[in-house]
Amino acid sequence: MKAATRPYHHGHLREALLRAAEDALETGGARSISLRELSRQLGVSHTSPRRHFAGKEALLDALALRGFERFDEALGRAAGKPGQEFKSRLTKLARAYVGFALKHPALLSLMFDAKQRADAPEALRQASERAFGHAPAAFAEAQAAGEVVPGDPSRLALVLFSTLLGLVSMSTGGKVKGIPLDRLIGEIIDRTILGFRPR
Amino acid sequence: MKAATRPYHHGHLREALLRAAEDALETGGARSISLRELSRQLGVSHTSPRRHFAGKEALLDALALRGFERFDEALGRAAGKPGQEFKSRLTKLARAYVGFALKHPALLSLMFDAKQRADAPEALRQASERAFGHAPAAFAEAQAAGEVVPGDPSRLALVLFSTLLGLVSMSTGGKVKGIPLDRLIGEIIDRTILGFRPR
DNA sequence: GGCACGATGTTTACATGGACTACATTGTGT
DNA sequence: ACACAATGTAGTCCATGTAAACATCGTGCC
Repeated sequence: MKAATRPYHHGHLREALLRAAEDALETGGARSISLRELSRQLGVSHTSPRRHFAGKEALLDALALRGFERFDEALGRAAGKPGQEFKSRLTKLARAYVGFALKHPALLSLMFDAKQRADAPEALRQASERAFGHAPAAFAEAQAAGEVVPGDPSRLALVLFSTLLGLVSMSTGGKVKGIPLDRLIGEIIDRTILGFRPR
Repeated sequence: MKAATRPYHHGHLREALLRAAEDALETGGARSISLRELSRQLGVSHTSPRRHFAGKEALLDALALRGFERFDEALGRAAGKPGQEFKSRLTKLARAYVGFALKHPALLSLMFDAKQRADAPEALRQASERAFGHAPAAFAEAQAAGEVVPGDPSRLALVLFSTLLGLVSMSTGGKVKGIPLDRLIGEIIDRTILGFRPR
């Protein structure tokens, strides 16, 4: 028995809720998410979400956590392998980040808001750190090759990612002053690399 | 008649609402703001806010707008006058930004969220652009003095502010990996200036 | 000076949403 | 086969946002 007769148990309710919540999130913002509305969409009673999430906050946190996981995955894919050219690796990482941010703006906002909250679950912070842990490896390698000044590589990577993060924040609809973010990335990476070049 | 007998008309309700809302914002986050609760705190009926704001969204937008105005003011004060040393001006601007961000984290988050919304009021975008318009002047001057590569100064300033913006986003309680933001600013400005130095 | 009218605040009412409790159904391990 | 945990449901309560009708105030106009 899987479908057809609308079984008493949904089977993948938790998953379905998160999926529907994410849709709502990107459509109407976090404030537009309603547990009852989600339940309605899934054809389920309005109290069933509580079987899977202690409350709305918990669902949002779970959404944020999933976001970080997918984020981590995307950055991990883009991070490349040791031995590849430094600038190329950075560019791929940067594009991956900006791509994610433009595809899921509301989710990203939720992710950071959740992480910043004073009572944020530890898992969120860890997930965030994991996701941002891909770039330092590339920097460390560049340091070993003498292309970049010495120092804590994660601190150098921090500067690059901060810039990208901020760039997206300042943008509106993927553009800043009419210039698409894509076109700014190259410039930023060049400047960053110049700033980090040993002298 | 001013007080004592609790007059029928509050007199500064709009102001008072915004003030109370900002308190609530910084205390419990945007989600914690309730028009009814604000009304209660001000000793006013729960529908009176609608005389001043079309709805909750409108109040939040007004809050964001005020935020941008104060933000603009703070940056304007820090921007300094032409003739001052470039690095010093940048440092002051940067400290002003980070100071604001750490003092009003939830407000800042609200401000950017509001501005990013697809149906964001034009006034918000304008206010945002005004606030970020202080740095380019400093860059232009440095260009004239030959200290910085040529190019659209607002585009150069963008890189610096993006970095600061992102840095704050990545931080937790004013620190990144245990290092206070204060201490990172100098490093970032040095790197940025290096990256922008003509060669 | 008085009065009409708009601005501001109130009262009442309704719909929506989150959370809690008690109950129903299902699958699973023993 | 049966007890039990997991999952879903029904019914309820309370807080909130929004709307419409009404009350009070002050201000400009005659």
